[in-house]
Amino acid sequence: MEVKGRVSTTTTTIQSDDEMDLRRGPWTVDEDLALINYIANNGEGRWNSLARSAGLKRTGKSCRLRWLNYLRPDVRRGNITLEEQLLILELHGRWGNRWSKIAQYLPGRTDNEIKNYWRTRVQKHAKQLKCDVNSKQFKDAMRYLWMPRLVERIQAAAATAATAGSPTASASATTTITTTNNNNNTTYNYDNNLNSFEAHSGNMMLSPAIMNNNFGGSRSYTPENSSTGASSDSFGTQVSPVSELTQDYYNNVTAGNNNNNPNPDYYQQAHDQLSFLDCITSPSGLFSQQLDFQSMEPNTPWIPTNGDTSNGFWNVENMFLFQQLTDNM
DNA sequence: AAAAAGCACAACCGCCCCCAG
DNA sequence: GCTGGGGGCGGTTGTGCTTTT
Repeated sequence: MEVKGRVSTTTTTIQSDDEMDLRRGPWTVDEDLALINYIANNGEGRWNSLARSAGLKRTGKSCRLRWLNYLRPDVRRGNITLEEQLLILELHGRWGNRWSKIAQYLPGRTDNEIKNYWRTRVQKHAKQLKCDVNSKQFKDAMRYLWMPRLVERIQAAAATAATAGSPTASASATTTITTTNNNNNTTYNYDNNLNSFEAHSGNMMLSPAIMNNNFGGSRSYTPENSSTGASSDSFGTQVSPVSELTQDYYNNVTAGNNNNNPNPDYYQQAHDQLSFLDCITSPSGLFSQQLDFQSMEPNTPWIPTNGDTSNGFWNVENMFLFQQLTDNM
């Protein structure tokens, strides 16, 4: 499929022979493999020359985006979890549309994905409420209605999980989410009574999994720093033939349904990198097992049966509460 | 069953900043 | 100080899939 110009080729100014050959639009399997192959052997960076050297008729920017948003081994796809939703709401309230900054606190998520989430889900809710997404009205609705509901759902799911292993779990006054950025932990204590977050920076609660996986910051992949190198046939290790490796890697990247990268190596890595979920605490302390909230969601009353984790909030009760809230402003 | 509407997401664009020469 | 290339970022849009009518 030769696609030249995603919108309209009439607006594209062709300036050189190189640019004349540039491809646009969806990436093909061959292109993906070429890019994966090249980065596996040479690392990333210098994207324009990388594109030429790899024989890709793409701009450097296009290669960079494709790698960072799709092909990179630690990219995590699938539904945004409740904890992630909570963090996005909180961090957006703090920083606005600083998607890349927000993404740094959500391991494996790309700025593009968070941006898409915000536009498709959050802005939809604002639209439903007939108010601007940046209005005080909507921000208050998020802080006093949406976020507490998310916390309740997280705690309900945590309690469900804890009940299975510990009969002492109960509702908590605070919900703690710990995530990392450049190996610095930030612990978010959400006060259920005050409807507010309090952040604590530092290296407390830094689990070995986090220490061993530098997934904060740029999360860039190089064979040297990739923890996938722990596996003998992983992407980060020089094995031959590379084409088989990358084909296998690519198949796994593209085969996922919901998809955390299903390649066992990368899946394990992604699993390790989600360790901030491990750090969600209950009053009785740290849960020992990973909390898979997505799999729990269908069992919680907040979740619609279609599995959409974001649409279950604006029910009649909450619409009423929102009305009360806005009436008192 | 077909058409329309809605949704999710990949990809591109333009602007900006940084930095080496 | 200036310039050009590289790269990061936020905004926008096209497309394919799903849901609704």
